[in-house]
Amino acid sequence: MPTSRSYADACGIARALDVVGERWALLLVRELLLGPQRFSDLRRALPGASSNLVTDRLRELQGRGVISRRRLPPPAASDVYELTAWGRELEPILLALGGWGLRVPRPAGSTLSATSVLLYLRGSIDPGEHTYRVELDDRIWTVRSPAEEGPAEEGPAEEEPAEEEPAGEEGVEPGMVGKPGKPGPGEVGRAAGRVAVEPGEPARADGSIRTDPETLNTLLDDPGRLAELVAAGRAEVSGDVTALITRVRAV
Amino acid sequence: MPTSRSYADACGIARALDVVGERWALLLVRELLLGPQRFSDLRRALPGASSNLVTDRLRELQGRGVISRRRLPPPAASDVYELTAWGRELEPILLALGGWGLRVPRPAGSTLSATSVLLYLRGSIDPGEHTYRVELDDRIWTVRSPAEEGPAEEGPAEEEPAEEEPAGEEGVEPGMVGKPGKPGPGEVGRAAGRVAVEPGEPARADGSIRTDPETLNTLLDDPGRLAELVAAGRAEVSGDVTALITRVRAV
DNA sequence: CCGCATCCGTTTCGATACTG
DNA sequence: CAGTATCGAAACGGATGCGG
Repeated sequence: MPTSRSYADACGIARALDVVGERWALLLVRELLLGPQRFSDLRRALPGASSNLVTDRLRELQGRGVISRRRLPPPAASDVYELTAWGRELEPILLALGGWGLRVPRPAGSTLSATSVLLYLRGSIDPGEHTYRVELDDRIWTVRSPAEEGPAEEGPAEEEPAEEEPAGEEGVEPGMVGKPGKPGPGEVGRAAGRVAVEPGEPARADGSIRTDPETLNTLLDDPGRLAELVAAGRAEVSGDVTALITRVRAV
Repeated sequence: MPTSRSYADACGIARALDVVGERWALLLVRELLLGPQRFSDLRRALPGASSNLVTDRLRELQGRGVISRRRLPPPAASDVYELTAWGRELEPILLALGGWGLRVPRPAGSTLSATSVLLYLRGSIDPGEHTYRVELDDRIWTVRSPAEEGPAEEGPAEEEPAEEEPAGEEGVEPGMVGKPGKPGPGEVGRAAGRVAVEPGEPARADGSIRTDPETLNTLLDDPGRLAELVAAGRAEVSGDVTALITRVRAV
């Protein structure tokens, strides 16, 4: 039986934590920020979480309206999980939390997830029009700028399949903290992310790179090391990827 | 022994959750957003958390540099817990999370904490200069606008007692998500909160109110019900509190 | 192989009682 | 008041199994 314990507190913060405060919940949301993912994708991205745990969390988050499950069209006979519109509203909050967490010493033996690096990439600006194929840990991603239209793979990314909203009580009811609502007090806006990062093969690419999250991270920090890292066999590139790794650190 | 399990993920989000992701941790932070609090204050504010739990969390958060413990000057022989500068940076994130959480149905039998209402109050603007004494659940608060200078009680609110920063690794190290750091991507700024809310007795007050969180919440939603609620014995007021409950919903 | 379900040892939580 | 001590109940984490 999935988790079901509440803080029994009408405060918005407590209510939010009732939904996404359980262990692994927010990291699952993080994974889904980049687009729909299959169960196995999530498991691979979160090696520390046991399978039943992932199952439980997905079910809970689904029941609470944070994510939804969708069966891919005929060609692929698989299910994917994706954020609902409400779930996507967690993005700026999670990114802010990520910024806060950088001051925590990096855990011993920690690995750097692909999602983490890609989310960072998405927060940047590329002065020019480019489309790249990025392969990280055997998964293919499309990186485009400016952000428009979708990638090739993975069925049409139609909007919200008539989502079951969690019965928002916009009325007079309490809840206080956060009361001012969405355009609220702790305005957590993002200067429009100019770069799109989505799962799947691009229809066309100006260049491509295959590497691991650590190496890509290093490259984003110091693009000058590209030749060195390629020579060391830590990355394979084709086409011109300089614009991919040399980009303005937007907001 | 306090909790000590890590996601072993270099992502900033995961690292943040390693520190404040345990149960009750963020609600403790919420309580401290309004200022230094004693152990018993925290326990009263979080009735659902057992004492050993509170002890453990406080110790952990202290060890991680989110909060600090301080002994009050001679008059009062008590300790208080307060957020460090780094801990205070969680405020906009928590407020945003609170806004997100309002769409979660209010838990059955939930109570509305004083802190939650006061934080909401703090996010508002009062057109004029006022100082109020607010008594909620037997605790006294000073509500002032515009926000300047401190209340009377509770020793001088000196700045950071040479805090032990968690060895931020501003260098080249990874961590990706949130990388852009403090003035980062998910900019979680607040339009300068014009109203100050702090624990303690005001030196001077234009008016005062004694009530419970639920009633204050109702009043903030509909100031017109003041007379009614006072008549019903749900609130006691002295002086003019109209400016307290009739305020511009800032940002 | 994907999406779980089941079993099981360990850790954490939550409630109560107790102490300096 | 400010915590400790103890203990049963959950939740977590890992391994394994299993139908499609």
